[in-house]
Amino acid sequence: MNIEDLKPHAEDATKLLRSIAHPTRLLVLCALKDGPVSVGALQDTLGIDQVPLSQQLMKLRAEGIVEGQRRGNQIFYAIARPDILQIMQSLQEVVCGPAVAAQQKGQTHAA
Amino acid sequence: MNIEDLKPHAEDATKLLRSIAHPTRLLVLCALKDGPVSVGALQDTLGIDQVPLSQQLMKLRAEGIVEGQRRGNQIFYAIARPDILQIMQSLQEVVCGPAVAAQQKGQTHAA
DNA sequence: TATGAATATTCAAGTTTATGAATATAGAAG
DNA sequence: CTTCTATATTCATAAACTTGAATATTCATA
Repeated sequence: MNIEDLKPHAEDATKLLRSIAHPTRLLVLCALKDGPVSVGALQDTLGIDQVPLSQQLMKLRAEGIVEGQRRGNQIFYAIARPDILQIMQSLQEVVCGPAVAAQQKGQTHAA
Repeated sequence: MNIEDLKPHAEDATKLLRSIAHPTRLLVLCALKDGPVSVGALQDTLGIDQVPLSQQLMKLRAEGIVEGQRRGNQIFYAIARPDILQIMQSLQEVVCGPAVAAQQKGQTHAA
């Protein structure tokens, strides 16, 4: 992490952070981490109504974070930039605590 | 990274992301990563005018991300939540590319 | 081609966030 | 107590983001 390296990318980094900085969008990304999921399934899993969910999906798509693929009647969304999962992981460790994050990785060294 | 774990923290996570999602704020955090720095030094290092810099410092302080300590005439700012450096690191790897990030760690395995 | 299920889009508030200009405050030094 | 340096604050405007309501589109199937 170096200032001179970051300087030319500060705008991009800001844009990226803002593109995911929304409760619904974070949850969507989390839900997509293991592969494509249909809008309907996201609706059920996250408990979010169709319209607001679709609105956030549109933003994620507009930023190139996710992409949708039609399969018959449904549209399956998938993460288009796997590298952002790294940010999600760090974020979860910060907000959910190291315990939960470590548990996710299978390192349940009980304290 | 699990939906059920993240759900109750989605609002907090969003707030955290937004609190750092600004070019100046990102650069400030990067500049503080190795210890306290005075406002004047930040001004010089980042090439940002005093007023806008102070405005962003105020926001970071209001969110509890940094804290300032007076030493005589100057105020030295430091990171109050070291855990966010992890997010910064991930972010840098994403926006600056793995090459730069690895180089930072000393793993210059030329491709 | 009509119908139903799944998903997307538009629009209009309302709210937050960013930016620049002007200025205020706090402490050091004389 | 005045002056200088360092830093903070206020304010107004502009821009971006969020949300809900209403509705449109797309495809499958009959």
